[in-house]
Amino acid sequence: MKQLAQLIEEGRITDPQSARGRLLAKAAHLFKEKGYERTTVRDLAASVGIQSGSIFHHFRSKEDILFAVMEETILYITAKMREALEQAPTPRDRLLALLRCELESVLGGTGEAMTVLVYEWRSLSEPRQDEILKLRDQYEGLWLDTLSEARDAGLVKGDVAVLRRFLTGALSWTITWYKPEGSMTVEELAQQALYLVVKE
Amino acid sequence: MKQLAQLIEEGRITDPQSARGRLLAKAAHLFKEKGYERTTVRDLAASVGIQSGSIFHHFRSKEDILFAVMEETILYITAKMREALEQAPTPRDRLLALLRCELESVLGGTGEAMTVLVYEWRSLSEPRQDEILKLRDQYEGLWLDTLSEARDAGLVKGDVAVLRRFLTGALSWTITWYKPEGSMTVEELAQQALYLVVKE
Amino acid sequence: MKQLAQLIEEGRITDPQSARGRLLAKAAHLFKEKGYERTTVRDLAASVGIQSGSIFHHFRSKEDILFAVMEETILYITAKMREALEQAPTPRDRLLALLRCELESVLGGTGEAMTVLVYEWRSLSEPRQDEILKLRDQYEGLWLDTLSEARDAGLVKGDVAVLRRFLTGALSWTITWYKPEGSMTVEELAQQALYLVVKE
Amino acid sequence: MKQLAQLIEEGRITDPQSARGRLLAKAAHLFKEKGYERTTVRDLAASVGIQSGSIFHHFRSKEDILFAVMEETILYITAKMREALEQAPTPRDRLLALLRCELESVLGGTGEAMTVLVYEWRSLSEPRQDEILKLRDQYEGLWLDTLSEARDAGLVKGDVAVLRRFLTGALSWTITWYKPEGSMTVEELAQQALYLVVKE
DNA sequence: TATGAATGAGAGTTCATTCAT
DNA sequence: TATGAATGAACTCTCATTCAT
Repeated sequence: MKQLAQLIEEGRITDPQSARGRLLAKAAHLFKEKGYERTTVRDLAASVGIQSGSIFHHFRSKEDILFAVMEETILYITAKMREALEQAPTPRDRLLALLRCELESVLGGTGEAMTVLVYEWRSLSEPRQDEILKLRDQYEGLWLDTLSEARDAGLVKGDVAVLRRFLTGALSWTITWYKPEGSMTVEELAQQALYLVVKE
Repeated sequence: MKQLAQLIEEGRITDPQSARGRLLAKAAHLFKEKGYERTTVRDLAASVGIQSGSIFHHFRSKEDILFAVMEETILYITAKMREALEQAPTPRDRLLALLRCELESVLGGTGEAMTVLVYEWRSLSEPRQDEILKLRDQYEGLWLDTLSEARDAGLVKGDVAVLRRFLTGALSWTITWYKPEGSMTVEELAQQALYLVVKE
Repeated sequence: MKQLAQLIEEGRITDPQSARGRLLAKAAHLFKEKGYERTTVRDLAASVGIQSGSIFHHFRSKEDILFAVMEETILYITAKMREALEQAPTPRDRLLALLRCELESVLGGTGEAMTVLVYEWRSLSEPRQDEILKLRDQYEGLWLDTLSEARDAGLVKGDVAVLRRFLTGALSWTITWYKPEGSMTVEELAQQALYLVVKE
Repeated sequence: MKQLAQLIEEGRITDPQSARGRLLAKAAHLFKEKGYERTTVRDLAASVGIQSGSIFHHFRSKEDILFAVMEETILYITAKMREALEQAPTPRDRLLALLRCELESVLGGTGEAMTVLVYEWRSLSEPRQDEILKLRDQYEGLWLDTLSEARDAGLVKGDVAVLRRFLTGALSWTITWYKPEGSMTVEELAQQALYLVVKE
């Protein structure tokens, strides 16, 4: 419930209004649009209206910016998922909640950062990758718990690990084709995904 | 049947034994492993045992190499899909054939090039993207035709365009987690994917 | 006698207890250890526990700090030499007094600043170099007078200007190898230097 | 005798006519004149008439240039000292030979590089310092052997290690004041240094 | 065709200095 | 006085590309 508020208070998620927060949002956008390597520090600085040298008052290196984008995103979505799970009463509700939540993350405000998380993985140094992996494991734990519960309730069949992986690909790929201005809402998309998973 | 042989004969797909062919294979590997931007022309040259300047006797620019990897890959997999479809008698067989064929492409010999096709898209200039998109449309046409046929036969339900897109993500994502040395074969993976799609 | 006290009173040598004085001492240390160019204003500020911007309330520029270190050092050692000379009755005593005094300067509390004076000379702008050179001439005058007197007394032979220059190099170089915790005292070192110079 | 020729043949000392050799000579000059830190890679490139990027075809980094200057210099002077020692029949001759040889090194063609060796020591990374130190030990070994022999022959008195250190400083310092166009030749300077050392 | 030295634009980063608070 | 975010020029280094050999 208070998970998200707590993260912000602890400073683990930067206030989006702050200079640092605005830079991270712009960085997610540019990294997604042009790729991390093709985005220059000068691009980043210009996007928030400062000089290139000033970037280094907020981050020690360009890679630190990439890391911060990834880390804050995964912390954020994990907290949102926990909140969503708490408010869903049945296994089916919880499954739908996760689908909706992940789609909202991919397609909504944090969508660009989520895409960066997937596409710019190799640009992160190994030690940094390990740090993110730890956070990712917590997030994936929520999914596996919920899918296992759904399988026990007879909602889904087959190997839940494989199922989750199919879902990861299918849902993250939506960023490449889903258009919010089209005829389908995110809620409907989540329903379509539920149909894919649930055998009744 | 003779589609692939024809492409090679026409020179649209390079002989993998030739100097150019070996360079393309190594390029796919390096682009996948390190990313296009982080792979230098020197890396590419060294991987086939020549000097960096000599690369430009085979390709006009680094981007040309990326384009060639992508173009040849999509030509190759389209030809393979056509061959597979011709040998499958029923709608269900044809659906399974496509799943198997796409998974084999992603996870087999051309897997690295397929990954490059997905992950390095933004490194291609727009005119080049358009060229690849035309080829991709042909490939996707095969999928949509087959899925439509399956829907008419009552095999699958829902919007086939959405279904294909869910599948694109789910199958291409396998490259990140599937281990050939594990307990599951690619054939079994294709079966699992079929279960996901087909409602009986 | 009262030379040193007078300089402090006049404000030409900064009170080492003051903020400015502590900064100069730390600066001498850092400049010696890392070199002037490699020492950042941030390093200097951090060494006295203030922020980098605050440095410029005490000094107009980084070069001013270097200049102050050099100027105060040469003023200080000149004053000490004058005092030492006044208390030495014979030419031989006076020669030993200078040797002892210069060695104490190089190896003692002002040693780091003396090293900076030698090693960071080129980092000073030409007008500033000229200012220091004037002070240096006064200092060297004391040496030449004393050596000339020693030569007239038959203590030393040869060209006193050349002799002084040999000595300058020999004594300043001690900073690189002399260890106070070793078996030789500075007094003994001064004696060794005297043996080098005096032919009896 | 053939020591120097051998070093050149082995490629441990670069041919001064080659691009690399000319760069090293210019680097020694600039490093001495402006200091290593204040000399930019662009300065170095311009001094031999190439573009800044081209420097990195010859050296991997700016520090590599500094290292090469130091290493080649100490190899060169060690070889020259060995040759000079072989041709000197008596202990006194050998002592004079070393004095002359070191002065020629400091004041002659390699003088700038020798100065760099002394003044830019801190700009070298520690592993590189260790490499140079090993070479320096060989060089200093020649001095200590010759001084010990001279002491056994009654030519010099006192601690030869301290004596060598006084000499190091005195001789290297000549670079700051000796003018070849003045009235004193290097040979006479070597004689003056011998008078300083030898007690007859 | 192959080489490899050279190019030169542009990358990430540093840092003395300024200035509103 | 002190702060610390911001500046902006300059730094070392990278790299796709060219070209004389």
